[in-house]
Amino acid sequence: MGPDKMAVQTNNPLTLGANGMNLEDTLFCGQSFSWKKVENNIFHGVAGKRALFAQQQQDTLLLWNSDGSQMDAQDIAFWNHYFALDLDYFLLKEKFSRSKRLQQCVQFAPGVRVLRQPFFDTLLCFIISQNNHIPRITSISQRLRQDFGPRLNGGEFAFPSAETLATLTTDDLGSLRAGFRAKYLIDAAQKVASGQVSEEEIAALPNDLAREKLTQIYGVGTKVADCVLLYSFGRNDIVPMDVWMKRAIEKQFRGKMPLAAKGYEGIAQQFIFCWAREHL
DNA sequence: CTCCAGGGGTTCC
DNA sequence: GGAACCCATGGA
Repeated sequence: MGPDKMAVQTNNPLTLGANGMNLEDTLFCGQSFSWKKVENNIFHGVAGKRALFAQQQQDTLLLWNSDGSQMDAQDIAFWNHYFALDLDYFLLKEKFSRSKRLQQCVQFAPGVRVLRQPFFDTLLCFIISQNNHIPRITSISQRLRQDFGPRLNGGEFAFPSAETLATLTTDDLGSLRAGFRAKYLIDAAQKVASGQVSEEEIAALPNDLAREKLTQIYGVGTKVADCVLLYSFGRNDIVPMDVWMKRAIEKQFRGKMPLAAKGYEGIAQQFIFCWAREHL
């Protein structure tokens, strides 16, 4: 049973201050591929072993565990971290607005937030993302969860663990229709399962060494590594992404990130990305 | 039919 | 370092 067939729980939600976040813009701006809209203003998503219904009312987020269980303290900490609600985006956007061009991007999608998603899920999704487009990234990652991931209490499927995926072959992954990316997924799983690539180690490394570690995985280059460092580890100062440099920044920003974004280039890029998809 | 989608590996120079 | 070319797939 999938979330679209489940009764949406609407009693006793956890409420969090949205701090200016726009939930829908944030979930569907191309940084996460595990969410879908189930009703007009209700979204369902999976992150790690958690499945969630989420709704926004004005500047408040309403969150429900999709299996109907009560949110505990760990859940609350998890979702605060996930939605990056600890960051002062009002201050950031004010800084960004010192650049006229960047201000234009911020004003186009002021509610976009850079999420902090679980490490292995993020790694898998951005391996899938290479030379691919968002609808297909979403469908491949969904098949990866449903075909090989553990079933959660609410009926959804989480991403498979590295240990599970490491035992499979590219033939096993045929149902994903992931093409040449299948062998990359398996190598990532094997290197994470063996400990050659570990979340804890990467978390302790500076950007350049963390990137070097991630690119040891077959099929992970600087672009995918930077996406993982930004969208999972919240390395907001990570340097721009290759394809992005080619497509947008060199056209509109002449190859330079605005000085106003120093230290927060990753967040700035997310604003730029949203703007560029509509304007380029 | 062709072209492309938020790349990376390989193989040159 | 950088450029050319290949990689598999499905949608437009």
